[in-house]
Amino acid sequence: MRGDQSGRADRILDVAKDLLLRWGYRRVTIDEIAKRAGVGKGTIYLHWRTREELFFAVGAREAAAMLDAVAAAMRADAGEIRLHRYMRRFFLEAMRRPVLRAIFTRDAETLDKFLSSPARQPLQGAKLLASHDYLGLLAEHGLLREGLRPEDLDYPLPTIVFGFFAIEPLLPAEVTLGPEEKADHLADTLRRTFEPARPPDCEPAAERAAEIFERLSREFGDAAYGGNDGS
Amino acid sequence: MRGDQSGRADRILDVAKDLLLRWGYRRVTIDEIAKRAGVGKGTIYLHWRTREELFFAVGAREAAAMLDAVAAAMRADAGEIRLHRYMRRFFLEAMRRPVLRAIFTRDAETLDKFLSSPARQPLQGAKLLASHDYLGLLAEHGLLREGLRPEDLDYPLPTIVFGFFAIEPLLPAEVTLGPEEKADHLADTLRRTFEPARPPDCEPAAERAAEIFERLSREFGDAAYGGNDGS
DNA sequence: TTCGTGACCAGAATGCTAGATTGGTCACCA
DNA sequence: TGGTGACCAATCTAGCATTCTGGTCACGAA
Repeated sequence: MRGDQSGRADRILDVAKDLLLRWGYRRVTIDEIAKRAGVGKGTIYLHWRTREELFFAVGAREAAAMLDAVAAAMRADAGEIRLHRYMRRFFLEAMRRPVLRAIFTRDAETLDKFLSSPARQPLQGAKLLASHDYLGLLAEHGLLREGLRPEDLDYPLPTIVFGFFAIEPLLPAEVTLGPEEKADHLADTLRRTFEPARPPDCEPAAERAAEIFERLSREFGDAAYGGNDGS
Repeated sequence: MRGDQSGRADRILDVAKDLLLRWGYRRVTIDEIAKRAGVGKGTIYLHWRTREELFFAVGAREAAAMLDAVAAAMRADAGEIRLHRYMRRFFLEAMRRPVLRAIFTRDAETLDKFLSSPARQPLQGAKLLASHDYLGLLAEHGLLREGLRPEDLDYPLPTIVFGFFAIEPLLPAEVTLGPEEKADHLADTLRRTFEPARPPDCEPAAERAAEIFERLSREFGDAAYGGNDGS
């Protein structure tokens, strides 16, 4: 039955995501989602407690997919665990997924009140951006500048990354940079600010880094399908 | 007569600034400003064409004062012209002036619709942040990293600085950093990202740098007092 | 003649109410 | 036992009447 329920949850999330992007948070009703997903309205509340939780799940599922991509890249190339490489990929992956792009660029048109709802917090919290586990691992393996402790990044790292996302809606039309070029600027800034000049081999840390992001992905995946599914 | 008019304009701007900070843009009426400044409503329109221009003038006057402080600091210590020193001061000066802080942190409560009004654009445009003249001067004197051209900063520099301002309203209460520490993080980021490891002497460029900011200050000052004053 | 004023006006903002919409529940059904 | 949709309270919307306010300009004071 779990397979059925998971498939059904995904179908509902697919519909919710589609309508969210086309109509914006405010206009999407539970009735409409239920109708298009071919389920009764009550069924949706078997998966998520509130409308807000449902839309949080839409974001969480996307975040999990993105984190999987990140982890896979790290397994394919250990160099990807370096902070600037990771954040470069993070930026590109987030920008190419409409739901995450809306969240990170704080697209008021799409998200409306969902922007300030507490349910969304975990999605743009620093935890998603760079967990302490990950930063600790970098520090252990000499992938942060000499003397830089993970908590030293608590303020500046999210702040810098946030700038690159939040400025998006304010960019004048003359700026013709593509996502790759923007990501390069971000990566360059982070590398010079936080990383050592001569980076050591990444291989010894790659496995654990990938595991960290896979675990994070699982956490978001679990959150996406609500507490109501259970065993 | 010019002295009288300038004093009157300042009195009006003082009142407008005071009410703006206490009530927010939306609630402040021209009538109230006129009453408290002890002038007729029509008199205000002798100085500025519209309400929007008046409030722009409030910001422009603050910006001019800030730029004066910047220029004075550069005259007192040539090292202040270095990009990270300048932006450190810029951040601190902007954060300690309530009007500029509201503008740069995009304080919706205070600024309301003024946030999206076209009149405000010049105040947070890249021109105020770092004019091409200034960046060109830095480049000429080897105060930018080898191979870095002024236009290479067009995207990343405002983006990074913007991040430090825009994240302010989103900072959780746990962040106990003071303005100085935030400014230090910003400065450190900019120095490592854009400046050479061994900076040359700043003295030869200091005079011209100060002049650039003094000129910029004058431009903002002129803009503040409207086109209606004339000769 | 020049500068300053406040009564005046059109259009925008606000308050209000009736009616429609919608998130969430739960008694009932397959 | 898992699923449903009629139902309800609370919120949101539409439409209108009224107030408010940015901006103008004819007039008066200096």
